[in-house]
Amino acid sequence: MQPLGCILLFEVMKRDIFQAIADPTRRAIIALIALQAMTPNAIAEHFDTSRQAVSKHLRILAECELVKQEYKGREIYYSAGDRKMKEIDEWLDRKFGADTSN
Amino acid sequence: MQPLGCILLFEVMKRDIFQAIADPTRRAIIALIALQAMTPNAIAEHFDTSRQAVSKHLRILAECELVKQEYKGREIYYSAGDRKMKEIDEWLDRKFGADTSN
DNA sequence: AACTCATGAAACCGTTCGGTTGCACTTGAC
DNA sequence: GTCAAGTGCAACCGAACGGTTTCATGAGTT
Repeated sequence: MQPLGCILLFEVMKRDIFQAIADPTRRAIIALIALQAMTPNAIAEHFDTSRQAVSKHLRILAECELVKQEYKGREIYYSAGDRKMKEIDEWLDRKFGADTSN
Repeated sequence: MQPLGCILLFEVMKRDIFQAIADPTRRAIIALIALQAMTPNAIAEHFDTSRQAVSKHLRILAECELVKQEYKGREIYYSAGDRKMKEIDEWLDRKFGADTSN
């Protein structure tokens, strides 16, 4: 059996970026703060879950560097960052960029 | 199961494509059959899991139309298809296409 | 200092996920 | 027809996940 090393590159990160965006709520959070930076409390008001649940989602997104944190006093403004998103894009291109069948 | 559940079966069975590619093994399978169409048995030989586990992964990928099936006698050749991959690409572009900061 | 607000962290709980095991079905060969 | 090969499906199990509840910490306010 072959190791397929290039694929396992993603595994070295403490958190799998593909698993981070697998959750619909986390994708909705990204979509929300992509428009405007928001605090966890403000984000939680847009969802049907508790503020703590949103906080856990933000923690996972932050571990993957999918969101940026900006401290202002006792508030933390979260905004979206695209650097890691490009990694997903690159993976897609590597697997399907040249294939135009189907 | 509710009486009306069967009506919504088609939508309920719809699997999240982001969750389909969240699993590292499934991404490795995609990478493998992107190079060459293979049977489940041949695919399983490349991994440390049982053939049935690979079969379950292939089923999930097929539900998302991430793989194509070609029947040849009693064998089934799986190959990668890029149509659904474009959905992920579109989502990334929609959220981060214009943002070049970070 | 005392208090409130904004936030994160830990403990717990039900659900889902990924894996194995065993079984059933179909195809091709004898 | 009989048998082996290729494959999918259902049941079960341990681990991980997403949510809530509770508590701890730090910044701003009085």
